[in-house]
Parts: sequence; C-alpha cells; structure tokens
Amino acid sequence: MRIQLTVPADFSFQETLSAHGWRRLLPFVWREETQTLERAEELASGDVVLLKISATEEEVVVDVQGDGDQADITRRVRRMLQLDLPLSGFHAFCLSRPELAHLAQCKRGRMLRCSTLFEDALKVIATSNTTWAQTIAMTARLVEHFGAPWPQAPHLHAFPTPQQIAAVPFDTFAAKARMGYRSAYVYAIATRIADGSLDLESWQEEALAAGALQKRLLSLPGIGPYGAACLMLYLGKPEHVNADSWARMLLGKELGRPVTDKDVHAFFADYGPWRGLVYNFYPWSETPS
DNA sequence: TTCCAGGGGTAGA
DNA sequence: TCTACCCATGGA
Repeated sequence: MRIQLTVPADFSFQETLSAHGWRRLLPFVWREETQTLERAEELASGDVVLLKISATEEEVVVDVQGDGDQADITRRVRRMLQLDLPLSGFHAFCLSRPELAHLAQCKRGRMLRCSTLFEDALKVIATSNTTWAQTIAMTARLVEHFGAPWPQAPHLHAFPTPQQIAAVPFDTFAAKARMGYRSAYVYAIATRIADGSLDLESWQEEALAAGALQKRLLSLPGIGPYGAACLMLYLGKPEHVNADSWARMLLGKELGRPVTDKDVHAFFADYGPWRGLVYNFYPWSETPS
C-alpha cells in the first residue's frame, strides 16, 4: 500500500527530521542513501507494519509493508511530521527579526515526533540527566525487549505500548531496560495508562490552554520543567524554553561566562510566545563540537 | 576513582 | 519560591 499526503507550503521534510535527534532513536531508522525514514509501527488494531516515509516538494509518500488500517497509518504519519501544525504565525514572527528571518525562508519550525505522546514522553525521560549515547541505548532496549516485532522481519520492533511494558514485572522491566532511576518513572506512566487511570493521548485532543497542559505534563513522574517544555513544543505550545545543559553551554559560549537556567530563560524572554520554538532553532554563533 | 551527561523528586529553609 | 542533595547508568 502507498499513501500520499499533500503537505503545507511551509513544510520541509528534511528540516522537520533535522530539528532534533528523534530520527536517531529506534524504532526510527533514517536511510541516508534513499532519504527515507523507516519505522515499524504497531497500529491500534495490533497489526504491525513497516512504514517507509519519503517526500517530494508537494507530498509525503508512505510505503506501507504489511496490512494495516490506512486511516490509522495516515493519522500517525501526520502526527510524526506535524503536518497539521500551523506555522504561519511563527514564520511571520521570524521575518520580523533579522536574526531569525532565515528560519522562515528554510521552512524550519516543525520537529519530528513519535506516533504517540506516550512514546515522546518516554524518550524525553530518556534524554534527562544522561548522554545522548545512553539515550540511544535506553530507547533501543525498550524497543528490542518490549516492542512487537514486524512479522516479515522479526528483528525489527515497534515501540512498546503501555500495555506491553505493564505486562512484565517491574524488576524484569528495570533489568532489561537499564534506564536507572528512570525505570520507575517509565513503568509508572505505562502502568497508569494500562490500568485506565491515565489517558495521556487524550490530552492532545482537549485544546488545553498552555498553563493547563503544562500542569498536567508536570504531574507525570519523571517530567519536570525541561521535559514539559519539550513535550509542549511537540504539542504546538512553543511558549516554554526547554532549558538544558546544551542551552547553558551554548549561551555560556555566547556570553563568555557560566550561565544558569535563569540566564537561559532571560535570554529568550524577548521572543515572547514563540521563545520555546526560537530556542530550538536559534542560530548560535558558535556550533559546539 | 571521580565526574557528569540534552533533569527530576524531595526535604528543608 | 529557592537551594542542596540524591538518584541509576555508563563513558571519559
């Protein structure tokens, strides 16, 4: 099956995938030679399919290997590529600031997401207080130990559902995932979704105000100010800066002195309701090695 | 051995 | 509200 999706004029496949490191985390696999994003995906029906996502100027093309519901696949791909995110306001703002004008010209502003908020949340937890190499490894262990295999190539796995994580005892989960103290946070979120006491995915459908959404995200174990700001950005609420050690290092170089989170927030305050998005695409004068 | 990485939870002030 | 301390893991 092949699915073709018309894209907004301000959409760029490359820029969306390059916005951060998500395409390097399983089950995403980026094929440089074919410029294709691959991913095993477990659908709501339980079917596992392999998605091969590529793009032209006019459309996103999804080659689906395996049988699955077309509407469900389309919804997931639209979420991953933020195809329904309105960006004209951000780009108009960028054009009003000389240092940001290139962001609009390059069609930057979308960020690759996972197919569910659950997966995004777990991956954000896997980025906290650790190295990127460990984030990659933790995510890979989640996928390989707990995700459903794609029948046509069982070494490929989808990202685990909350139910699949909750189905194993905590000690088993922690020993296999090796996420350190994060294992308890991840397991708690998964079990709460699995037992019905938490409906994470519905949060995206409720048109919550930014403050209300932030409060809910902060209520998740393992999600603090940084994680909530990341997830809000993915949910189209760009008014919080996900200040992290990366930001502190880059701003420290910019200012020539050690900086705190407060300095980072103060530096981006001028960008008002767009500051979170501006931070993630900010043209730092020096690119760290 | 010690430090710390794309932080968060908690206690105590 | 702010600070200090601890937290599992694994690489440097």
